[in-house]
Amino acid sequence: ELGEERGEGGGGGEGEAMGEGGVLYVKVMTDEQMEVLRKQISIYATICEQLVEMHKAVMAQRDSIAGMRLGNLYCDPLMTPGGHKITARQRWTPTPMQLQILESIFDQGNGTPSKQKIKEITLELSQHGQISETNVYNWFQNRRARSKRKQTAVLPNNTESEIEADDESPTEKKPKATNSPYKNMPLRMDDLSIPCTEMNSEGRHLEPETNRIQGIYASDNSSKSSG
Amino acid sequence: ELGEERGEGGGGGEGEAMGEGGVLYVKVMTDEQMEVLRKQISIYATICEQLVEMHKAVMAQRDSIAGMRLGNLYCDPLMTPGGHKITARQRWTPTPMQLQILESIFDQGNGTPSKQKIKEITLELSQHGQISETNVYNWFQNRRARSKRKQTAVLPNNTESEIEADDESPTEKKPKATNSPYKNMPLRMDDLSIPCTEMNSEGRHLEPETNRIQGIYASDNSSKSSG
DNA sequence: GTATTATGAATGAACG
DNA sequence: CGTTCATTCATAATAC
Repeated sequence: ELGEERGEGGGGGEGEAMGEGGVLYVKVMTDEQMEVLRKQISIYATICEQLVEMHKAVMAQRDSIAGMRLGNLYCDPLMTPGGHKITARQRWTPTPMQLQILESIFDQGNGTPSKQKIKEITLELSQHGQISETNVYNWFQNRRARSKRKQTAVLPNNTESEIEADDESPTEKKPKATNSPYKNMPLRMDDLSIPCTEMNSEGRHLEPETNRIQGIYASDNSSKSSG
Repeated sequence: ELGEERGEGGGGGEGEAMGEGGVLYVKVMTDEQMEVLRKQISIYATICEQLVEMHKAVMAQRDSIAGMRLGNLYCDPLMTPGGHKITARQRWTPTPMQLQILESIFDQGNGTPSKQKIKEITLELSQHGQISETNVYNWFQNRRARSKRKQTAVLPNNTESEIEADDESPTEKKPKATNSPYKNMPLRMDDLSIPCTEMNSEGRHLEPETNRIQGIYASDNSSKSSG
């Protein structure tokens, strides 16, 4: 409705401003054209905003743990804007000593230790390396789940009730779909700061095609609504 | 700002085009102004391009890994023609939008929404993907329990400390409790300085076809490195 | 250097 | 409401 410069003022593209005794060609934009331009830019702004929102939402779930109580990680979870590494997640890796102690405790048969027990274990293990209660908790959870899964895989329908503690059956393999699309993140906000330098070199940067701006925005100028 | 054509750069904002026996005021853009405009649009185009690329990359994993874990629908393309499917039963996975909304609601402080509230939330979230009231209920329950657990882990602060001089990592807190993990957005919208008036009311009109925007100005030159 | 495995971490759902 | 289970994902570790 506002993107059409229908002969208002006569074309409105190039205007001839007659100086005093000379002809000066200047680029002229009518209000309508200006409005269209603004609209176009606003559309960009909206798109960018929405994309940014989407990006935030998508990354939120994964980066929600922006930083953990990781001890072996020296770099801060949130580096200065100068650095590109925003997500510096490194998972805890138990030291051999910690692993041995954990397995010993697990082998005692006391599955799912209480919170108090977790604290004690954590305190004990902290002497052999950085660790937190969450690590211990997760370790026991995973250990338990893993044992259970192994057993289930070994005896799907077998009546055998005796399971060795060290039963390793390579017959079962899980087709793990190791898909890692996060390896390469094409987005580089830093790079896209001001990449439009090549256009600057052009001396003549305003072609008669200025009207195209309208074309982009006003794809459907008439009959937009039913009725 | 763009709409405000002030005579900066010595080009003159308003030009007086003398018609035949009358004075016609028209908006005039100097080359500098035009260049600024082009730059801004170009910036938007670049940002949009990058964001779209990134978004596609991010979404690619969701679409390809489990087939359809985003919508949780039956439209799984990887289903064998034979008919036997790999138990499409997959636990509900909130879409980024849903997650964002949920977190927002949770952040409001109204823990444990009523049944009626659950219904409302479910209805709202259903606009962004398949979801059921049970999912919302479970989500809130889990969320609450998780927060509580985090507190519990910190609350019992034992005043007794064994080693502190040797501890290089005194901070053991979890930044996860803090909301909005994205504090800093490298995207500098500020440079663009686009008013973007009432675009918010439009809702989401982000269409893939909008990609053509990248060719507003630089449609002819800079045909990429290929060729 | 790439592919595979092992396993820590996250989370929806269920149990009590 | 708190705890636990089952499943999945990402990544350190490892094999190739």
